[in-house]
Amino acid sequence: MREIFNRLLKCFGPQYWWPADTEFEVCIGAILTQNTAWSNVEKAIANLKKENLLSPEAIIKVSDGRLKELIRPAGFYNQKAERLKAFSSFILNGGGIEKLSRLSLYDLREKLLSIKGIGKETADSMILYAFKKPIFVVDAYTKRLLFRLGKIDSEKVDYDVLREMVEVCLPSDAELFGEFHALIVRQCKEFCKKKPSCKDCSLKDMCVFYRKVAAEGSHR
DNA sequence: CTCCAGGGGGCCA
DNA sequence: TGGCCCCATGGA
Repeated sequence: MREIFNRLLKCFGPQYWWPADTEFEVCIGAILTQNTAWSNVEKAIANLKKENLLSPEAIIKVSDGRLKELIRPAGFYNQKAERLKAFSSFILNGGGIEKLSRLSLYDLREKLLSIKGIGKETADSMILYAFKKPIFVVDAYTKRLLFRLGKIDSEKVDYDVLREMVEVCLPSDAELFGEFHALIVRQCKEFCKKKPSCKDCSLKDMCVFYRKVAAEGSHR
């Protein structure tokens, strides 16, 4: 696992995730990017920023209709508007992100998962990139990559099983987990760009790709 | 035209 | 638990 991380870092360099100005913006982005291309999320966030709506107080106050209108480019706007409201209420009731970050990782995760519209990946993205606590974020890219590299024998592995599998292989460091996940996303986008479809990327190609990366990195 | 993105909830067997 | 369907926009 460490080897995979090292090769990715050598190839792509640090990714400086999560792209956002504030912790709250990280969380908003985590909800908006659910099954949605990040480029569309950026448009929605730009709309919210333009209207000065990137705070839990402002999200609560704005009308549902207006909120939906602004986040429309991110898709699923009916559900996501509701989720943004629910999450903002949670933050306000909890006394703000600063105060909530004093909770243990486990307690915080339980609370986030109890909010309708926040599942494991979204919760973990918030915990890692906004609350800066060491948890590894699993997504479709993670499963795809680890499957192709032979670390798992199916992409249907349980979320928490895979998360813990990665976590026990690495030091429990938020910085490291965050960089690793960002690199995995970057890797898939970069690699798939060379192929018409991700499904065509065979394990053999992937290994060849990694050998190339390793070779490029070693003779410099 | 089809496919699919940095998912999650509800329903049903 | 595990499989399916729905949600919706925009770029390739």
